[in-house]
Amino acid sequence: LATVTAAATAERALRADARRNLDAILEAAAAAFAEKGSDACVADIAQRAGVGQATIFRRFKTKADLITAVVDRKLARLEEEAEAASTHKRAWDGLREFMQTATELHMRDRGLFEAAQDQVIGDEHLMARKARLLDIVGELVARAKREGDLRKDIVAEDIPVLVCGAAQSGVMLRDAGDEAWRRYLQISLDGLRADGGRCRLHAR
Amino acid sequence: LATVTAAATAERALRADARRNLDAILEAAAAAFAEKGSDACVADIAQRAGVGQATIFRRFKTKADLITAVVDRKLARLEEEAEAASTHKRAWDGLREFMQTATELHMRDRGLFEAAQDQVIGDEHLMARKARLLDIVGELVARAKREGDLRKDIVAEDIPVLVCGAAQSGVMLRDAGDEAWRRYLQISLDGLRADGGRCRLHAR
DNA sequence: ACCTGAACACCGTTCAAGT
DNA sequence: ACCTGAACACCGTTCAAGT
Repeated sequence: LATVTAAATAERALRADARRNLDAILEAAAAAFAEKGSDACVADIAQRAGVGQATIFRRFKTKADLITAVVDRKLARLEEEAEAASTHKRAWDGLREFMQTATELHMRDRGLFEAAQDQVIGDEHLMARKARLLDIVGELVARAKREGDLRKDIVAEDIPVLVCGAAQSGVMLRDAGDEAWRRYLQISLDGLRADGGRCRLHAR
Repeated sequence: LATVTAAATAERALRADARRNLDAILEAAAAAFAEKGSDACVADIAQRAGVGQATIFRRFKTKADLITAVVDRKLARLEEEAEAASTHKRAWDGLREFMQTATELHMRDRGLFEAAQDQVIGDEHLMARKARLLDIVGELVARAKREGDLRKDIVAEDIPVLVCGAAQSGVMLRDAGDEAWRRYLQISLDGLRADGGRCRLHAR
């Protein structure tokens, strides 16, 4: 599987040492951003990867592009998870599993996604990935509706939003134990059920 | 009402010019952070406030402390809203109104809260404010449970978490119209109802 | 082609000198 | 006490020189 990095050099093959350096950079960057968010500094990443700073900027025009590339890889992973979840007999079970897995992944790399948020919109590669991910989730959503488990007014786009909400909850409560996000994902799932109660928001 | 600023000089009165400068700084900072998050630079804030940079650092040991002070003011505002919402005859209506207002405020100052997130924990003033806010919300929650509208397993701490989740949703979807967050707050509210459906999360 | 140390620019923070 | 312009340190980005 040829890993496509978002910003740079999608096509032509790299020289062996360059390839090795690129991998090392991506790995070091993933770890650094997950831990420190966008505060992680390029000098640190370069050192962890065993390269000079300028080498990083040769592959990625900017630090933001580096973040984008790392996020791109994580989204690829999510796509796989969505496909795996689609094999459930009952679509609702798949949806539930995917939302749970996605939240877990999101939590593990919280710093990264926090840093990425501003940049996701407007990046071509990431938008394409997002679209593909939404397609897979959309099928799951449609099937769950047909099977009578999911509210009719829910759309594919709702799912990642709810996942991010739950992950956000988890971040807010990192003092309340590492598993607090489950509680909030649960509340969302309750809200998604076709057989659940309803209430309207204030008009204004 | 003497406004207490988090990091600095809670006690002694300030000289007239200092007081004026402090107010200008806080106002400029609120606008700047709301717009650009923590990317807003001190030089800009100083210029907008019409003071030298060093004047800011005289009042606030650090840029982070300045953010904290601005957040502190926003939380004070939220406290007022919670008290206003408590006057509803039916507690559920108050809870719903508060969650909606809180989400709106959160959205308006998204950059600020994004920047603050890391620092809220560990700051004395902010923790005290949070506790007081939770007290007020807690009463509302207890009453809504007694009146049979709210799930028995919900606690006060759940409310701000759900609000942040909804606001987060709004940020994620700023291309889908500015009112998208209502939809996700709605889903949460559905999940909170005592008469709603239930479903369990995957065991692992 | 690719790699790098050194230079540059920007921004948070501090300091010496002023009222 | 309070204010400030100038200096300092740090970090993203670029460049000139090396293989």
